[in-house]
Amino acid sequence: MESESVKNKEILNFIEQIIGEDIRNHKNEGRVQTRFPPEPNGYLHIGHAKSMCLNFGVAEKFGGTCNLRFDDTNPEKEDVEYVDSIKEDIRWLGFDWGDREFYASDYFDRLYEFAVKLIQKGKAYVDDLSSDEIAATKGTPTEPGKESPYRNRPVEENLQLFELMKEGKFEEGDKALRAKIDMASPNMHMRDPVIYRIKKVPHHRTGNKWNIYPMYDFAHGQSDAIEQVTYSLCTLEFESHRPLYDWLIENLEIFPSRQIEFARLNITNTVLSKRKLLELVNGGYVNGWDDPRMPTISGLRRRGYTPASIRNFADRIGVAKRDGMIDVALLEFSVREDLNKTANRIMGILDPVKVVITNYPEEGEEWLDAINNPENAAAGSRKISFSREIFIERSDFMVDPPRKFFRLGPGREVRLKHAYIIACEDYKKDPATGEVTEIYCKYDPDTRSGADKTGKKVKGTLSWVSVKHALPVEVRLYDRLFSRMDPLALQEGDDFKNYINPDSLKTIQSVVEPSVQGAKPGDRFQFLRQGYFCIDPDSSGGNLIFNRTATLRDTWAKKHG
RNA sequence: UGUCCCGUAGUGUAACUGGCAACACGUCUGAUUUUGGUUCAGAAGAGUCCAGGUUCGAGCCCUGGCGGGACAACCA
Repeated sequence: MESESVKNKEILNFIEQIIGEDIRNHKNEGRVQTRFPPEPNGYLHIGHAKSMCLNFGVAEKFGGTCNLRFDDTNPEKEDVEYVDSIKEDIRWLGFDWGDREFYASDYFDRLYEFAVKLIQKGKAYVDDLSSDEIAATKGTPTEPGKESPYRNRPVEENLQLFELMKEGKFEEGDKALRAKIDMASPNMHMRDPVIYRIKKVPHHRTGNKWNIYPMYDFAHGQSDAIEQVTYSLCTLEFESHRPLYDWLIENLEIFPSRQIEFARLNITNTVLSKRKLLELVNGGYVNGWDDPRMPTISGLRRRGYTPASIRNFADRIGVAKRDGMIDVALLEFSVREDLNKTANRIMGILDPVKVVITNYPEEGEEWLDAINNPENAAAGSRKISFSREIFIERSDFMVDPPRKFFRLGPGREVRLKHAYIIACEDYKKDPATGEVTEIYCKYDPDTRSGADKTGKKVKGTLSWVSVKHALPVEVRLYDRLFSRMDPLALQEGDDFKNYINPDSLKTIQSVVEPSVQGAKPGDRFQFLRQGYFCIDPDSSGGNLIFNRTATLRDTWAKKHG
């Protein structure tokens, strides 16, 4: 009992510790409300998955709920198309927002009222300065800014002008509403930030109703307040926004949500910024947002990653304020771990070479038992066909193998998985290329798997596929997108795209056992001794395409390159 | 040359109100294995950025450095 409680002692991240303490102090009556706030202007990536796991996870852990809220305050960049893909990705990851699907745009009327209130309190003014002029008078992090000549307009005039802005009487850029805070603040965000701008662009949800739209800083925290969000969790780059976030809570006299920042996710050998990912897509460096090399949720899904593997990954990486970089090997470990338990095994030969079993009957054929998943007895077994001619992996044969090569070579013996032990007697080479074209072996009929009475031991076991039953398939071998650990650690003038791994995708023609016929896009398998593969949606009819999700761990390859 | 945040094995996260620095991945051994996978057993690897201070005792507290990051979009 004692040890049980020790074992179950949960490790809380710093945010959970804060919440736990708040609950002990009965803050917010112990209520916990979070939100996941994507902007519908692009696709979700694994960094967002971290945020979801945090926001939904924390809510669940403390008996609260997490809202889905689209931060759609910039109609220029946003579109309903993204709303749908985002929802699909969240659902796929296994998170449920119930009926709490909100949009910042649903709050535009109230946000407008908030702005009016701020003006009435003399805490906001309409500025006629242009965007450039505002930037020019903003100062720098080390020098104070200059106050706008329009800063001290009377409240009534501000009210009228703001009203006219709303009615579309001014053109974009002619006027903006600014909070009146402190142009000399060491925090740039407090130097009279623009909180409303004119944008005569139809919004994907509110249509042509608005000519003005609130800025992030005047929408996010206010939406949090409207939804009574108790913890507004965001990434580190918003840290310097927090004083403004709190200033607006105080001056608007609204529900005091607490913003807490954590470090965004970085992973080696990839990039995780919407801008960079967009660059890869637009530049044709990858085949779209769901290219299996992309760290997007849709890319990972197509690659064969499971929701559980991504959630486990998020658990393992933790949450903290220090920004660092996670080794992609941890992500790969997480899929292997999950797929090892769940993916059925099949035999697939990536780079086939023919083996003729010379003492096997010419027309012979037999059906052997093959277990589907040694990690899961419930997965059952299947029959696989064996015959005189089989394919094995080209790399499983060497003309002159080193001592510790446990595979096939002249005079060597191996077991064929689920079948017989064979001994290599000869091979044929293409005189022109030197490539091995055919291998000749004898099999021992007394060594059939499950019925072996010889007690014979061999070092190696090979996967194989019967030539006449083989199913030809396309296989897309994926590898890390970037050859550099940190593709963004660049010299002046260098470009991250120069470090795209030229071998990140290799398409090959392979063969697999016929049992996979009829498999559907998204189905996942382990090719014995090779790795995990997932059927790509590009597959059509009898034409299967497999994406390699991850290789198996390979301690032999690691040592022998 | 301003303000804020951060600094614990190779990487990432822990260490309850100060009490022998732990876990995971990675690395390396060995065992088992009809997947060179899985599983199992084990090992190496940090004395917590540095220097002072408080304390019986500091990764946790204080001071000063050093290092890294963020901030000057009518983006989020």
